[in-house]
Amino acid sequence: MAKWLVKSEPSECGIDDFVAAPGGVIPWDGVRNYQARNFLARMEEGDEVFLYHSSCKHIGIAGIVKIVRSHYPDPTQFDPQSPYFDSRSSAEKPRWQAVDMKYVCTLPRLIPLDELKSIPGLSDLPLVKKGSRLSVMPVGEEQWQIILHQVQPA
DNA sequence: GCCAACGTTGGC
DNA sequence: GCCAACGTTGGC
Repeated sequence: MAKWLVKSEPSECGIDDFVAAPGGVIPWDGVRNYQARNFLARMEEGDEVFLYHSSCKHIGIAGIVKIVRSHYPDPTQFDPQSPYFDSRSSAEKPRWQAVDMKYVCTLPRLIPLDELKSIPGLSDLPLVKKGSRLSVMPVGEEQWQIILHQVQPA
């Protein structure tokens, strides 16, 4: 089962929004980057995902969610009222995908970006690379375990 | 609020 | 197909 990481501004959708959502489920839509979309499309039901808080006071990994519905056409691309509307998309040829994610847990402590950057085993993670804007990325099993261990320092 | 880094667009 | 211009991301 694959592991992932997604970025989000907590003012838009943070781990607390998952806690408050009906059934803990939130559709992950509005992704408008091809590389990120391609990763979204590879997510499968049951895959676990780190939720990263960006552009806020406490930047870092805040919790874990999981995929409860794999990719389907992102409805916001068809909605002229939506900021994510894309006139180049059609029902026959949808350009963008969404998945549904469900709350799993809030980490006992948020793991800050600078801490993640300091761990040698994570140097390949796009998240810690300078200037990386990728908002959906795969996390290797080994990387996943390293991050989990980091929650409770020995 | 600033600005470096990035992805996308569009003219050629 | 190249690349300059532009808009956006996201840490600081």
